Amino acid sequence: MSTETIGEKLRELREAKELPLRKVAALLDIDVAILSKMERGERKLSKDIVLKLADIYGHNPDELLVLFLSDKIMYEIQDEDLGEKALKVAEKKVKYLKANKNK
Amino acid sequence: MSTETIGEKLRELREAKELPLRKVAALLDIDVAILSKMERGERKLSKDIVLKLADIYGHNPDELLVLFLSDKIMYEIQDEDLGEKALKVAEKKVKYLKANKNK
DNA sequence: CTAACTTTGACACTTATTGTCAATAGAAAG
DNA sequence: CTTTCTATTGACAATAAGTGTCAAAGTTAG
Repeated sequence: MSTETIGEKLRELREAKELPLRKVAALLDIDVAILSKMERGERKLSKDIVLKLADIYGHNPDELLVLFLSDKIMYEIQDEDLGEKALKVAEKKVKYLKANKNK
Repeated sequence: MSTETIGEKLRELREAKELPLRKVAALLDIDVAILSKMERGERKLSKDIVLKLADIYGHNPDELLVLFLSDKIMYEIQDEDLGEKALKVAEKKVKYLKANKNK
């Protein structure tokens, strides 16, 4: 499933390694409470934390970053009827920018 | 072009009607400075303001909302190499949620 | 029960966002 | 050049949002 959130994915990875929040939080040098909340989507993650966790869990960082970014996108369009249309327009914009990045 | 920003579009609409910032700002009950900055992308717009402007300019609100939302999305993925992938994953998530909205 | 792990909520602190205002700049008209 | 209307800019205070820290309470396994 790619419908899971970055938090859910990170919890899966941590539990697969059988690492307690305590140890991972220590490696990240943050409070256990914050990491707990991040995994449950109660606190926002940062790109920096996501990359560090990819390293700690030995997981592909790009996959986690995509989940992280798509979560941020979902947050912007949640409950919006026009969300899907907005995503398509955003794709057009990205492609347009990529095609004209030299200018 | 759908590559324009919501701010640029709103300025176009206002100038097409030959309305000064002063008058539109009065209708919105906000400061002229804020409206000026919103049109130039220096301040964030709110959904509420966008809808009021659609009404003032007699323009399709959905089209403006899509531009507004896609701008917010673009802001989240700007400068990200994985932006396009994240958009596709977000689309999947939206479709998944829509298919399971009854549950 | 005890011990390790996790969740929750309160709090102070910092950063971002917002509204208000006045000064400045630009263009058109007399 | 001066007046007038319009738009931009930057400073400021007020508010909201995000962050880190801590302790208490809940959960689970032995």
